[in-house]
Parts: sequence; structure tokens; C-alpha cells
Amino acid sequence: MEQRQTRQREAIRAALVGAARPLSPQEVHGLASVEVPQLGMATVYRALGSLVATGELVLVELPGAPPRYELAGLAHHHHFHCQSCGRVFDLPGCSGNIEGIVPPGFRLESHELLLYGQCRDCASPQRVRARPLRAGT
Amino acid sequence: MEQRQTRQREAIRAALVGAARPLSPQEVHGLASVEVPQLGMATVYRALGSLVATGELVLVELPGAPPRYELAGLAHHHHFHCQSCGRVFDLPGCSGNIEGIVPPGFRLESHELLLYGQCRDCASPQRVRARPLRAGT
DNA sequence: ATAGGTGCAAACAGTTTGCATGTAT
DNA sequence: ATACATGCAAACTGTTTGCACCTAT
Repeated sequence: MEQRQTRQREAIRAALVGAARPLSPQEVHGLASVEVPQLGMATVYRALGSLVATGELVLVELPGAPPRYELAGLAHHHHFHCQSCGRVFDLPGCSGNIEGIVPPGFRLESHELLLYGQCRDCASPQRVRARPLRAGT
Repeated sequence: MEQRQTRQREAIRAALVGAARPLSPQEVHGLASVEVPQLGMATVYRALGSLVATGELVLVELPGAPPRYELAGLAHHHHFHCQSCGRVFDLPGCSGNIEGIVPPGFRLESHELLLYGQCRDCASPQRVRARPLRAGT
């Protein structure tokens, strides 16, 4: 039941800590592969799964996009999905009056707000982009 | 380029018109199969694709759930995903102040708000459920 | 020593596509 | 008659699993 400290799991954890934004399994694999070149996708999936199981990570699902994983324990927040580079960013805060649109008889338990557009790197043409386009579609 | 009026396409269109809520490919297949029993999934996928291409339907993507399709032309609205029966419902209206949480430098182009909980049928135990549980996960 | 982790390849599920046949126009 | 539609099966993609080997504890 205890997690062992292996090179691959350390590299995977480090990628998520360093990114400070939700990462897709492919993004995690890409970043962690720098440290452990022969890293396989199955190992990434298994590590992400067990880190979610132990509560270290949370799964972030987005419409029509591969799942992302981010460090657990963050305050209530939402996500911004850049339509140019594909990266997902955390957005602290929340828009109000969500209860107001729930129809009578329905029971509201949670909600998710997704914003789409261009992130700062992609919105300013003169600026050099931080990463290649489409970091995980 | 023109769409032909076949039994299967009529059944598929009728399912979407009758449901008045976003349907998954499996839900469409289930409903349209009553009319055309030998209907194949490939036909459903192709019909949904061409109806989206002609603008009759719009694709509704939800986090971690199969895609849904609904009639085009509806006013700006969001969706409620029932966690008991899996059905998705339209919610007219929108919560305000979305611009407020966009970080400086980011360009907002669109947004999506998802509500989760129990729909009316599933929230009231004494009421008989309209449909079997998990209508398309 | 031993339970847990890793890599590879096979298995899976949802979706798409190729192809021969069927059918609305 | 002809182009579009259908059904089946094969192909594909992202994810999971079985298995033999490896390694942190």
C-alpha cells in the first residue's frame, strides 16, 4: 500500500510540482522523460492513478480534451484552456450566482467553469512563446 | 453534398428533436433503434457528424463524459449533468461576472459552465424515474 | 526476502474508415 | 443512373492490464 520512491515516480512528481498547472499524461511523460528517458506511458498512467488514489493529485477533466492532473489541496478555482498552445491554467476565484440558474427540483452538488481563449504567451505576438504549440490536445 | 432522407437519418433526427436535451451517440442509437432495429453505430456517428457539419446540430462536450449532440440555434445556455441517471439538461441563463476572473494578458473568447447534482427525477425518491439509470456515462 | 514498480506487448472502448452493397433522388 | 447512405469489419487512439523482470525497503 505504501508508495516507493523510484526514479520514475520522482520524475513524475517533480514534473507536476514544477509545472504549477494541470498536466496531461503526455505532458507529464514528456517532462519526466528528460530525467528518465526510457519511461513508459504505462508507468505514467499507473503513477498518476496511485497519486490520485493517495490524494496527492486531483484529476482535472476538460470537455473534449485529455484529462489533466494537478497537485491536490488548492483552494476552489477554475481553469483556462488556451486554444493556441493547449495548456491549461488555474484561475483563482469563481463567478457568483450559480445557484440562480438551477431549475426547481434539481439538487446542485458541484460545478465547473471553463474559460477558453488565448493565454498571455499566445495573445501577445511579439512575445516569444514559452513552449511549442499544442502541448497536449 | 445534399443530405438524403433515409429511414435511419429520420429516426436519428427524430430522437434528437424528441429528447429536447443533449444526447450521447449511444442514447441516439438506443432511441433510433426502436424505429430502425438494425441501425449500426457507424451510421449514427456519420449522421451526427454530417448534421453538425450542416449546422443542424451542435456538439456538446462535457468533462470526462462522452460527447452529446443537441439541436442548433438555442440561445446561450449551459448544462446540468445528473450524477445519478447520467442525463444532461439545458439550463437557460448564465452566471455573471465571468470576465472578472480572467488574468491580465489573457484573451477570453468563450466559456462553459457545468453544473452537477441530481435532476428532478433523481432528487425526489417517491417519484418514479423517467428512465433507467446511467443513460450514457 | 518480498511486496511493489517497471517496461513491453496484448487487450479494451469509443470512434473512424474502407469497401461492397443498397437506395433516395 | 448516380451519388450518397448503410452495415460490417478492420483500423486507430488513448488507456488499462498481464506478465516476467527489477528494485526499494
